[in-house]
Amino acid sequence: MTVVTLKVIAKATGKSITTVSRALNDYDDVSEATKELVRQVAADLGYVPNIFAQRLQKQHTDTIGLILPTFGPRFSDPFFSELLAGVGNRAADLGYDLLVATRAPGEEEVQAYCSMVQGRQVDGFVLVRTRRKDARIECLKKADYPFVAFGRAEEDNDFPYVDEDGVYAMRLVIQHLVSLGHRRIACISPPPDLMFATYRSQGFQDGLAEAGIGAEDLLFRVGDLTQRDGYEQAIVLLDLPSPPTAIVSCNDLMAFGAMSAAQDRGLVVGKDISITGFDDIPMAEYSHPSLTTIHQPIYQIGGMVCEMLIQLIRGEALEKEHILLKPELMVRQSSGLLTV
Amino acid sequence: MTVVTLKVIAKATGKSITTVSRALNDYDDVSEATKELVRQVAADLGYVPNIFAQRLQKQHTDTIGLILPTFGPRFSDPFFSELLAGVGNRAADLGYDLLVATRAPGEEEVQAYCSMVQGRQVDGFVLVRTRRKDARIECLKKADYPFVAFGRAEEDNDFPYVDEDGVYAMRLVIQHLVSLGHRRIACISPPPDLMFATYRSQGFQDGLAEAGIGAEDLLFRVGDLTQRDGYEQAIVLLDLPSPPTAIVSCNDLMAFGAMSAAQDRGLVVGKDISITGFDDIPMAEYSHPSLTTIHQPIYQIGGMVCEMLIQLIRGEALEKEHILLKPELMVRQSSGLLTV
DNA sequence: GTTGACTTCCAAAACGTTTGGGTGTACAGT
DNA sequence: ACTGTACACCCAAACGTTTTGGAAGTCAAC
Repeated sequence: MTVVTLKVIAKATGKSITTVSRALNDYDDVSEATKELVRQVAADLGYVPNIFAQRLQKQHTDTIGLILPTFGPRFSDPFFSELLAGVGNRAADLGYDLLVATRAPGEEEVQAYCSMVQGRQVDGFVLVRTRRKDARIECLKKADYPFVAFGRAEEDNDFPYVDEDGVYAMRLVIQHLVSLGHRRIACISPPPDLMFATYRSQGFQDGLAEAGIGAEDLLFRVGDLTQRDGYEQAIVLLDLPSPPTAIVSCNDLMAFGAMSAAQDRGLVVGKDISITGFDDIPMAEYSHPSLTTIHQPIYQIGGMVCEMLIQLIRGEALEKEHILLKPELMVRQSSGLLTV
Repeated sequence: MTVVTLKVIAKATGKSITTVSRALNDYDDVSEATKELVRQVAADLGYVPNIFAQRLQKQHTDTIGLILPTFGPRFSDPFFSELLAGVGNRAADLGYDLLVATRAPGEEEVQAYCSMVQGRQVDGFVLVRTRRKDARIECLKKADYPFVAFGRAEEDNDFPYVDEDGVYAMRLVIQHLVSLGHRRIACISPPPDLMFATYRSQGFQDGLAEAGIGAEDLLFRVGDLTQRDGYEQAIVLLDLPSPPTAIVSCNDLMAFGAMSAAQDRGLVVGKDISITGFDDIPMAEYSHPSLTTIHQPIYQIGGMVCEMLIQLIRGEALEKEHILLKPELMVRQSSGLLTV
């Protein structure tokens, strides 16, 4: 099975390589008849262009990069599979490939970015889960590489991103809980170096302040975003001398863990205690009780980020550099009236 | 910022391009002194080889392909994120890139395989979720392309795979439920064209037969593997005139849905009804009640499949072409003694 | 002083494309 | 008969690497 190249088609049609190439690319200095002939023969022979030769020549790769931060071996976050589907499908629609590198966050991850950047393996990057001092952003900006982030960064926000308004979202949650009569509200927050933790914690504090509730350090815990840790942190909260009547988790996975913890303690979630999440992953609707949470259109966000990146790569102007989505509160059964 | 090529280094060191290339690749017909010099200059200039030129020349890509079957827009299966992490991390360890294409199963998916194969974009494929008549397998075999599957195929199993023994696993589940006193056992199975559905259904039937329980068509439902559908199918089962006392789901996600359904009906899972899953995704341990399920080492399987594929690509002999893992039953709280 | 072995280096071809700058023909306008 | 121009085509260079097949130099042995 010898591989079909332009040369083979050239020989078969009696034309030159140049003409074959131009015919296939629909240049207008090739006669219609020749084009037809070339296309026919190419199809018959099953010609497929060698993508590496093309890329070497054209100096761009038609590939976008995405580095998936995999926390630990049992990495399994429905949030990321949905995001990945969003990015991947849109990329395919626009004729781009998706190169995924899985790395644990840290030194090695930044390394991976740099080498993909310098090796020009991809035309641009999708950055997920921005951090406060984000070495990846510095690296990409320094190299003047196109990228779009899902999430903002500290102060200096001078790069294209899509994000949801975490502050506003958390205020919605607190307002909802306060309206149900809750005053002792705990929070399980992500590690503070994650940018979205900042916004969500801020929103939590703001919400409390608006309701005239003082913050209590004991009611604020940091979790690692897994269901397991949501469970652990909730146990700590429930074992306090004066436990909270509501737990606000900064993602759905930890909220599920917290629900299990409460239920293991014999509490009825939505009655004895209210628990809320953030993300609205598909499972949120079908858990028991169903989870009150903030809806993020993850799949669509993936698509938007991908599309912005490709526009950037193509040198087209972005309609909006910064997109901040207004999130929506999904009230379900895990939150309910405070029963005294 | 001009790009650093071998030519630049050659100029800078006063050597030829050949020598620079060979120095960098540690050939032994370059003097130690020259090697040192070249390496030094290359590092100073920040040389990174152009990967496409290399690939064009070497005729292999150091990339493996993985096509993720994304069912619908709200695709979000923790199973796949864990598998992806397993494949991706092992690939990185072995110096390979991972090209991920997300496609909905169907015509277009097969298309994607074919074009990646013919375009020689990847050295080999990881195939996930094999199907009965799997067009992807035919395509890859016909093209004589290296691939390793997670899952077997019908009869003609003549390709390398890793799989778990689904028949055995389901028999374990049934034995467990029978030992708890259950006789009316329902099954929520995946779509039957998925190969693993065959094994798990078979195991289900075998288990019932062993226990001397007759199969009832009404107790056998097909779901689409999502939590939502697990919920729907469980509702149908619970609404039967004579509902089951145990529901065996063929994956964890549907089991979670079924649990919610039972709980919405006011049943206590693990007492009034037993529910089991399959996969043991991380959430299974922290749901409420925790889920009795079959453990699959998904992350490790990803690594194994990846490693086998790379051995295949490198032309090394596989120690074992077919790996069939003996699964383990994790008894947790969602299954309990039948209370009459 | 010729031979051979060894070390160190290099020119040129190759991988499969794309593209800038041609060439040759035909035919119209002057 | 010359110029202009439209058309269909193709040569050759370029992209950045690896590799083949030497060449040039040194040294020792005969």
